[in-house]
Amino acid sequence: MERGVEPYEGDPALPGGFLNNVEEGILAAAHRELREEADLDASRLHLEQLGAYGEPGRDPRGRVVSVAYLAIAPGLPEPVAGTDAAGAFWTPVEEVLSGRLKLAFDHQQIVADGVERARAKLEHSALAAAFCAETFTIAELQKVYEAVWGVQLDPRNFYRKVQGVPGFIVPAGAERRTTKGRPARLFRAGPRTVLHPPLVRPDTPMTNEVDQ
Amino acid sequence: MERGVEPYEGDPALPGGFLNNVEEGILAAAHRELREEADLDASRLHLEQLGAYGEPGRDPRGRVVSVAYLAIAPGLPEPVAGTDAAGAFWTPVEEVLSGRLKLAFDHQQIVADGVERARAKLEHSALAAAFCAETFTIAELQKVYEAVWGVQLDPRNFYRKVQGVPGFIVPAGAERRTTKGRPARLFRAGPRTVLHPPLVRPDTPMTNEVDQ
DNA sequence: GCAAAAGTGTTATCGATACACCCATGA
DNA sequence: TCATGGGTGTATCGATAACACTTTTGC
Repeated sequence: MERGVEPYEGDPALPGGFLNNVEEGILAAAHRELREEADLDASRLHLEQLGAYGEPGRDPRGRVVSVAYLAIAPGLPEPVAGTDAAGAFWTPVEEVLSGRLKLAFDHQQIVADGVERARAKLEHSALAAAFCAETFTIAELQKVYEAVWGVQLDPRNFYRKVQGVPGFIVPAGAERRTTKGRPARLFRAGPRTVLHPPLVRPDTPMTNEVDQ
Repeated sequence: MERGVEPYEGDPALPGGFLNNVEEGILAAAHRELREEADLDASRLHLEQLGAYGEPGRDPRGRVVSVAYLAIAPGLPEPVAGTDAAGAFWTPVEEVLSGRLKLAFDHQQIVADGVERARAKLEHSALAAAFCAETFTIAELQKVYEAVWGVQLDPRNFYRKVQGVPGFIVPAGAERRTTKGRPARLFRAGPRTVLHPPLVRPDTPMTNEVDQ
């Protein structure tokens, strides 16, 4: 969102806000803020807790403890600015990770943590299928993995690997004919949500971490 | 701890409490509570955030948001009951996971989450070495893994696997002679804290999860 | 010598990768 | 027929796991 109030008025930031009445849980509050601030609804929306951020100095108003949530969903509409927001827009994560788009508070760090979580999530969960239409080809599923991981995958090996996970995707019977090339078989999401074996992503460029 | 005040007075629970003044961060608060309630100090104590628990109904006093931390450290002393605590004691996690020892609030769930996190942590971090003395044998290191994972490992394969991780452990020169058997070489923790490749634990009994 | 624990070698197997190859379609 | 993308076969490599075997000690 583009913030409409101080602090950081006018700066881009993640949508969020304070807990409401004493009956509201933190997950419900995340849903509410997403709806209020960006008009994004809960249907087909996976919300997963990232963690709490509560070091002093992260908010000029004082020590504020925020619980961050990662939302994963396909085909989201354009966000609409709601309460306290001057604007709302999507941006590629690369803009934030590279530092070209600077966010308010410590939201830069929260985004970095969220992206890493999403990338790891694809390895062990069937969430990627949720980013495709009701039925989809294996090549389409591959594009989801490539987009999130930011890598290129071998179509032949991906094809079998994905079929080697029982219950991940099941044949949908039909085929899809595109303008060129052989028609592809269609699949739909299977019953499994945890992947055995996992789809491991290729080695990241080996950050040579020696600390923490 | 054994709780000394309402709610759940007399019941066992994790140590914890409320944030202090407005300058205190959540990590600092976790350290403080551990010191105040259990007299456990910060030296050689790894604290890592588990997550926030904030659903309504988890505390009879109302909607309370707790940020849970997992502490990992070797050779901890007997805990001492401090403020608001009637007692303090260690217990095997199995007592909690099995339900034989019932904890206050939703601390049962928090312990389950923490144990799972600790188990996963050993795969990718060099933390296990921190549970051994300054110098240690590979067999001693193996016992740490076996204790945390609750499995038996092949000493021969473990021996090489662990040496195959560059920078995990480095030879300490000397040997240790026990009452019986060949003396074992001694090692000390190496510079690496993230393990490449990871020490993967054997397959868990394949929980056939189909949801979430 | 014998038991016990440390350490080494060897082999079968599995999964990942790379890539040659065939298949089915539209133009 | 050719280009294009879909799909199959297969060899190589590295990591794992199982386990036979050797080494070094105390008794």
